[in-house]
Amino acid sequence: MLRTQRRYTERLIRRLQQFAPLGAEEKAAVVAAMNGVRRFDYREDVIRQGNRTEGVFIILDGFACRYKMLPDGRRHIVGYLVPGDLCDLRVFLLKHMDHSISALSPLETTMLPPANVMTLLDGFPRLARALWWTTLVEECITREWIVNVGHRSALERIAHLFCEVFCRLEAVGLTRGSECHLPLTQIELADTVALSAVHVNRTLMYMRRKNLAKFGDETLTILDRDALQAAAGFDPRYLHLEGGNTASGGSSRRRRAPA
Amino acid sequence: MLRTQRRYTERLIRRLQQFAPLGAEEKAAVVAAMNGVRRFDYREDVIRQGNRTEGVFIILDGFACRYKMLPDGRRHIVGYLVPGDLCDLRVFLLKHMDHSISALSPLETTMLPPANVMTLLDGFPRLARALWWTTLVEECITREWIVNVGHRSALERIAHLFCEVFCRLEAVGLTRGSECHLPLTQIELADTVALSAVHVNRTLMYMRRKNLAKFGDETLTILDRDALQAAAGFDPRYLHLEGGNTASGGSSRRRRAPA
DNA sequence: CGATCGTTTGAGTTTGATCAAATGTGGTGG
DNA sequence: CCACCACATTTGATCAAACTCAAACGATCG
Repeated sequence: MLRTQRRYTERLIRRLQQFAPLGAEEKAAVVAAMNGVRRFDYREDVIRQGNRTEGVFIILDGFACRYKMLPDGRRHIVGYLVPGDLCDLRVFLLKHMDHSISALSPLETTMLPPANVMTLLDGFPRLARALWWTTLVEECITREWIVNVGHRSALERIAHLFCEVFCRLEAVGLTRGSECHLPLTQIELADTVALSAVHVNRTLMYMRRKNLAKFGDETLTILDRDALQAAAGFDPRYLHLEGGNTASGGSSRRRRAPA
Repeated sequence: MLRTQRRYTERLIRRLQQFAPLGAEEKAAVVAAMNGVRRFDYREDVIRQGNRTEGVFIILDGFACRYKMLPDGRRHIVGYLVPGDLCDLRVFLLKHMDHSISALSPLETTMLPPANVMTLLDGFPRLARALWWTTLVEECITREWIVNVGHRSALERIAHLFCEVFCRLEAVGLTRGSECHLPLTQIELADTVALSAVHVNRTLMYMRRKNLAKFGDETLTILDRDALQAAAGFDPRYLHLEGGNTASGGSSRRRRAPA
């Protein structure tokens, strides 16, 4: 159990280290603040719109999304949460959630009770800054998504999303070569890029034909990263992963041997 | 000068009090932390994409927007800043700005140097919570904007934006009856709701014909608030202004006599 | 073995974009 | 005062991207 937890925590740590290196003491403090593992099934809601906010939680394994329901019953996914992401360092300042969070795959999370969050933030300034940093990056991503659904074509939207997700997963070591696990259906994709599922399907087929990217079987394969980024108008700077990834390279530190 | 500053500060205070009442000492602390008034002309950039982040600033008077440029030169406005708003309590954690901020009208701002921000946050916990709260609300708005450009029709988009802006201005006392000052051109509107200026124009005319809202001469007039909210599918809860505004009422506390 | 869910394909429709031009409107300078 | 300019708004006509509806196909599962 403890071993498992440590393995999971690694992703969060790795993520935080994108901002600044952490000492052993700080890493230990994070692990200590965690509050057991809680599992969710695919499609289960982690937090539901309108409910009171409880505490901060961290995605250990699996994928989740933030979504909003429209009055007419349609759903819009407004953010993805990938392993290592944490959810709203200060949610407990808001009285209720204005959106829901739901599992896109079997999910393992851990809770940080507000008190523990406070202890972390107060006791470890460097860690605190790293945690705040992740929430800032999330904001940046959210803003980029406005542009994505607002001003980009179907191809650009999907390509841009793929580039982003791939970079984010790279940052926590969840890519293998040009592949990554991405447990989404075309319908869920459609709900996030604000297109119909039919149109998403056609666009995906087009991308495969053009050798840009391949998506199926819960797996995303980037066939030509440069071309895909060009097609998307993708500039990774908004992700603030200082490693860069301007072209084909991985994160600049601790690169794994290619598969 | 001091008197002017105090008058301006009132809007920020009023905004923060939406979260929780503040003591005289806290109010004074905010004023003390401010760093002189800085003015910007219409269309002048306050912060430019790619530049290093400097400190926190507060909108005292006038309107500003966050925007991103696309590779093809088009602009997408991803957020409005209205008087009383403050900009990114922790921007100095990010190395560079991934978007620009520009004045939509003559603008008066004040800077909080990072050191002063820290003093405020450390010395006045209740104030700190109120400040964090405003940044959380901004995040909520950003997420709602994704839904707006993604899943709503032209009419809904504009109607929704109008409802939102009106509520936000109400919260800082900048509405008079069903009117408010809103210095936007139809082109700027188009850039924020991701429609062509032509289509915005047609939609505005439609809204006037249908007696929903009227927009021109830098003035927004809500003709039928209930109908407008219904047309927009607007639910103000995401603004977290506890007063509510579910129907036609203003904020529940300290209501002014109607004009 | 149906049943369910996701993907694929086709045909017709709609929304909003684009292009083009006309119409205010406020400011500037002769 | 008028000519002129820049800019915003309005109107019309055409066009394309993406939607909707409908149906077939293929997995996976109890």
